[in-house]
Amino acid sequence: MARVTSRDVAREAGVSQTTVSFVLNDRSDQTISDATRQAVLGAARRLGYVPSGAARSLRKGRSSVVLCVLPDLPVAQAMEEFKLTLSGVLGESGLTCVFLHDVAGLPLAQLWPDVHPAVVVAFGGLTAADAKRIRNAGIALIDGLFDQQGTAITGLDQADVGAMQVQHLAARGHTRIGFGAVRDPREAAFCDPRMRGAQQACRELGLPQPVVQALDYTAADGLDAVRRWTASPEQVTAIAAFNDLVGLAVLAGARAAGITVPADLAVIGVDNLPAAALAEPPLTTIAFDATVSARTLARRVLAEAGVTAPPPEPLGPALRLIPGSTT
Amino acid sequence: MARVTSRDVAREAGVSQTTVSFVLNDRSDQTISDATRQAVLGAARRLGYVPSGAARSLRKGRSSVVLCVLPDLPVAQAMEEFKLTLSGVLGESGLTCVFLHDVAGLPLAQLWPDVHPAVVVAFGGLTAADAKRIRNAGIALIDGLFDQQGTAITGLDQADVGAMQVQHLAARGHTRIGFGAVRDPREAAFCDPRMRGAQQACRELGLPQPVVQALDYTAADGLDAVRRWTASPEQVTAIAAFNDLVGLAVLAGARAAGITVPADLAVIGVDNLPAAALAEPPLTTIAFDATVSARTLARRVLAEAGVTAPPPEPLGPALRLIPGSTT
DNA sequence: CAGAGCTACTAACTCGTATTAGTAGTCAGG
DNA sequence: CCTGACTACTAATACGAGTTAGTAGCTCTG
Repeated sequence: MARVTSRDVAREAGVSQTTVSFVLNDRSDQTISDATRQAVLGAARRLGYVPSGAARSLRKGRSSVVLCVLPDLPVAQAMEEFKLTLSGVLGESGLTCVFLHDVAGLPLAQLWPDVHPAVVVAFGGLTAADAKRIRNAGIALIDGLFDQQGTAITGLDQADVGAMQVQHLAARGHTRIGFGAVRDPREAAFCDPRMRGAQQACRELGLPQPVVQALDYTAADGLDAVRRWTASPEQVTAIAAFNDLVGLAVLAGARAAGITVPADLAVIGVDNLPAAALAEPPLTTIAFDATVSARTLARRVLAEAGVTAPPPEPLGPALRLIPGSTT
Repeated sequence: MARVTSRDVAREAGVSQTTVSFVLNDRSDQTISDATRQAVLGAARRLGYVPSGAARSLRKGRSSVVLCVLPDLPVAQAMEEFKLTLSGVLGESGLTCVFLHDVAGLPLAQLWPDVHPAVVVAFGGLTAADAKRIRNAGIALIDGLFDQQGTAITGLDQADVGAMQVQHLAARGHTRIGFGAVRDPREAAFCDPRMRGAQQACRELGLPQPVVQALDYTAADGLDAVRRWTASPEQVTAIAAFNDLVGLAVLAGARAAGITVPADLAVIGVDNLPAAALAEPPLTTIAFDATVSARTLARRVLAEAGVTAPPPEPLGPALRLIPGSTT
C-alpha cells in the first residue's frame, strides 16, 4: 500500500495538486470556491491523506520541529514539568517539541540532522563543534539553558534558590549555615549556582560563609556530613541542601547520629518531592515551578522560529516555600 | 548564509553531485578512486557540509528517526533509564530516538508527520484513529508497551513485579497481605497489572486475596490506609506497595498510627528510589532494571525499521530484591 | 583489432510538497 | 465593446539528496 500523496487527493477531487495545497494550507491570499474546497477536504479524508513532513520541510527550508537536547541528568521532578509545559506551549503555536537524550559516546552531529528542526534547544553540554555545525546548517540554536547566562533564557537564576534557602534559615535565627552539595558531577550544573547563591546571600546578610559538605544520596554519606558539620568549630545549626534527596540523606544521617531535627539541626531542601513530605520529620523544601521558566523559554523559541507568539500570560512566582517540620 | 548542499561540495571537489553522494554513502557497488574520495571528503569537511535530513528521507521514503510517544506519566526513575538505554542501543545502530510528550489537548495526528519517523513507539494511550493514520502513512507502529500484550515487546510482565512482592512477603511468614494501590489514574497502566500479579500469586500460594487500599502520596492517606488495614477483620500484617512512594506513604502512616515497622506491619515497595533507602526505617523494595526491557524493545524496533541488529547480549534478571528494614 | 569486461565517473530523473507565474472566464465601468 | 479588475483555478518549477542508466576510456582476450 503506497503512500497517499497530494496528487492522489487532487485526482480524486478532480482538481490540480496546486489547488489541494492551497486548500489544505488554508491560504488566505488565494480564492477557492466553497464547492472545490469541500471536494478537496472530502477526498483527503476519504483517502486518509497525511502530508509528508519530509517534503514539506524540504520545500519550506525548515520544519516545525523544536529539538531539545537533554544532557544525562538524573531524574528530577522539575525537569519533567519543564518538558511537559514547553511541549504544551509550543504545541499550541504549531511547533512540535521533541526530546533527544544526548547519550555519551554518540556524536550528536550524527543524530540531529535527521530531524532537521527549526530550533535546537540545548540544555548545556554541546561541544563548540556541534554548536557551529548546527548554526552552519541554518538552524537557530539556544544553548546553555542552565548556565549563568541561561538566566536570561529561562528567567530563573538557580542562585536565587540557594539564596532563598539561606534567607529562610537566617529568618529562623540561624547564623552558622552548612551547604549540602552533591558529588555526582552530572548535577553540578544545578548544584554550583545554588551554592553560589547561598554564599552570596550569606555575604549580604553578614553571615559567615556556609560550610560545604559534598555527599551522595546515601545514609552513610549523610551521617558522615552531619558529624563533620556538628563537630566543626563553626558549630553549624542549619543545612541548606542542594535538593530534597540531599536533605533526606542529611535527615537519615541526623537520625543515625542521634541529633534532633530541627531542634539541634535545621534542614531545608529543594524540589518538593513527594518523598519530602513523607519523611520523618516532613522536610521543609522549596517548590520550583518549572512551568514559569518553561513559558519564558517557549517565548524565546517561538521568536527564533519566527512564529507569532500568543499574548504573554502573567507568570506567578517561580519559587515557593513548602514548610515542613525540619526548620 | 545559505545552506551547504551536496552540489556545493561537488563543485568544490571538481566532481559531480552523484559522485559526492556515492562517496558520502560509502556505496560498495560503486568504484571510486582514492584520489576522488579524498577530494570529496576534504571538500565536505572544509565547507562544513551537513546533509539535509528532509531531502534524504523524502528520497528514501523514511527517515532513521524512531519516535517514542510518551503518555503523561508521573516521573519515574525506571522510565528515565528505559529511555536512555533505548536511545543508546538504537543510536549504535544508526537510529535516532526522539521522545514526544503526548500533551493532553493536542491532537497527536498534527504532531507526528513533521518528524516523519521510521518507527513510532507508543507507550499506550494512542487513539485508534491515530494508530490507523500512522500505519496508513506506511510507518511501523509498536503500541501498547505496557499493556498486557506488551509483555511480548518488553519481555517484562508487570504482573511479575507484584508476584515477586507477595512471594517475598509469604516467604517471611506473612499470610494476610494488603496491596497499596495508587489513586492517580495515570499510574493505572502500571498499578493494575502489578496488583493482578499480586492477586495471582496469592492464589498460587493458597493465601487469601490481598486487601486493596488506594491512596495518594500523602501521609494523611497513608495513615488512613494503615488504619483500615489493621482494623480490618483480615488482620493484615504485610503490605505490597505499588511503588516506593506508596511504600513511603504507608511508612509515614504507620508512624502516625504508632505501629511498629516491620514488627507489626511489613512493607515492600518497587522502584528502588534513592529516597527509599533514606526512609525510617529503610524501605525494602524491588529494583527494576529498565535496561533489560529497553534492550528487548530496541531489538523489536530495529527489526521493524529493517536495520540489522547487533548480536544479542545476555540480559540479566530484570527484577532484584533490595533488602531494607521493613520486611 | 573487434568485442567483451572493467574502472571511474556523470546526466537526468525521482521523492512530495509549496510556490511562482500565468490563464481562462466573468463582470463592471467608460 | 474594449479595458482593467477580479475570481478560480493550473502548469511548471524548486527544494536537496539518492538512484538509474549510461558513457568515456582503458585493458585484456581470441
